[in-house]
Amino acid sequence: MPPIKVKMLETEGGKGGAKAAPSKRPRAQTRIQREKQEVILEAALDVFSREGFRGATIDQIAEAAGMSKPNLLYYFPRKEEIYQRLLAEMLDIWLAPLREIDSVGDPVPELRSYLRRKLEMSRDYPRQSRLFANEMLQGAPRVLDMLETDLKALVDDKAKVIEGWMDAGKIVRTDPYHLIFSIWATTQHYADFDVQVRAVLGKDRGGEGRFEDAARFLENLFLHGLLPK
Amino acid sequence: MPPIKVKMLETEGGKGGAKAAPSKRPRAQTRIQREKQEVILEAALDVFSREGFRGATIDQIAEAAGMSKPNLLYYFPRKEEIYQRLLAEMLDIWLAPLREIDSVGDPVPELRSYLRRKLEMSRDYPRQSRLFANEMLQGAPRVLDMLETDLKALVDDKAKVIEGWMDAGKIVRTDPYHLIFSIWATTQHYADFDVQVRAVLGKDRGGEGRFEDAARFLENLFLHGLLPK
DNA sequence: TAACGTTTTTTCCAACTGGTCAAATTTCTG
DNA sequence: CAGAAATTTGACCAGTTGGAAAAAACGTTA
Repeated sequence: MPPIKVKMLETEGGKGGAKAAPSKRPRAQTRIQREKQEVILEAALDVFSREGFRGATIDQIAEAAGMSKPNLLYYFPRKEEIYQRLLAEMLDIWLAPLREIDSVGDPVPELRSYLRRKLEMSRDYPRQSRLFANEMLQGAPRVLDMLETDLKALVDDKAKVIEGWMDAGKIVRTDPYHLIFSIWATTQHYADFDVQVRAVLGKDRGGEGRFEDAARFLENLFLHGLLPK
Repeated sequence: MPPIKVKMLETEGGKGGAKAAPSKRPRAQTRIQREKQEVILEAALDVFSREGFRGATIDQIAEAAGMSKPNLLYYFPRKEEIYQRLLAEMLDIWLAPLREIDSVGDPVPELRSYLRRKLEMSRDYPRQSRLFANEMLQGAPRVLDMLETDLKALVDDKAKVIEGWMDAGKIVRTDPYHLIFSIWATTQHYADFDVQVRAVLGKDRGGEGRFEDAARFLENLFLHGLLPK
């Protein structure tokens, strides 16, 4: 499956955005270019994931990246471009766990591992999750196309896998789409609503252990539900 | 329980914000005042829930409300005030279902009804849900206090109720906090990630029926899980 | 070290932002 | 209807925003 593309306004070749150098052909990236771009993307992820696209300013990002605004604009000539890069990067890693769900595997280890992976992403990449959540809240203006095509196709495919498990009597017959939604929702909640989770758990239980508690709970919930057998 | 208060910068009496009229005592609200404030709050909910506090502009809100910016500022002299009003209003209705969980009731109807109510709120008040989600993504700067006090107290209380059900052997022993989180997550998902849900379900299944499907699915998930008995 | 490409800084700009103010207009009340 | 109060408008302002331009500083290599 090809990497997911976000609607780009103008792609302008892979040159990375340095606007000087109208030389014949695009030079290879400098060490400084690679490093600074990395620093900028890191800082931008911080700001965009908190404030959303409109709420974030280049000044904030530049300050977080420890450079001046024009200097930042030397590496990424548009605010939009930084955002798109982060979004595309994000979608790719974010959907990897779903792609890995295997049609030949057994449902219990497959679902368990999917849950675990998704939860680990919430723990290890919370800002990416919030960036995506922000985009969703805004109505997904930049990714709606790909949701309706790539994502839908992927989910359709995995829903079939799940239906296969049902046919084989390995799991209860239920709606595979809403099953996937509920896995997304429960796991991403620990990234997107992290403040709330920690506030409610309080000082004592709000440490990193919360992810293990969540993993244990979710596994039980999805496999057995709440009613005693 | 008293209605939840959001940290106000300066409350300036309940006078509603009309800045003229330095008469002796605050007059009662005009019909026009009530109506226009309603229109403004409605429009502001639209904009804030999409763009977040920083991303939203008074101009956008004014246009959505069909009035000029200075006219809007006549009713709500600060952008911040509109936002706080919406947030406080929201928290109140949003937590009502949780408050209603009854300690004497049986877990099955209680949880079922809680799920249903929360899902109905996502269906009927999606913008409020997104407003709240936006605030969370930003780190809850305006409601963190109340999350750590009021909300935590409420959840602590309901967690005890749930533990009582476990002690009575009526539901499986599990973590009540993560149970509540998972109910929040799964139900609010249908408001906050509505675009995604509809995109994935596609034209045919994306109609209003999705809420009934979700209700059915969630009820089964929470009660029985996925494994056949 | 001279020349050249790369990186950074300084200065600047037009559009937008939240908000003010006084004047004009509309609505209410006696 | 007259007067007062409430509402709306238009002009304005200072600060912020995304971004452009050019010059200065830096690094590399012949």
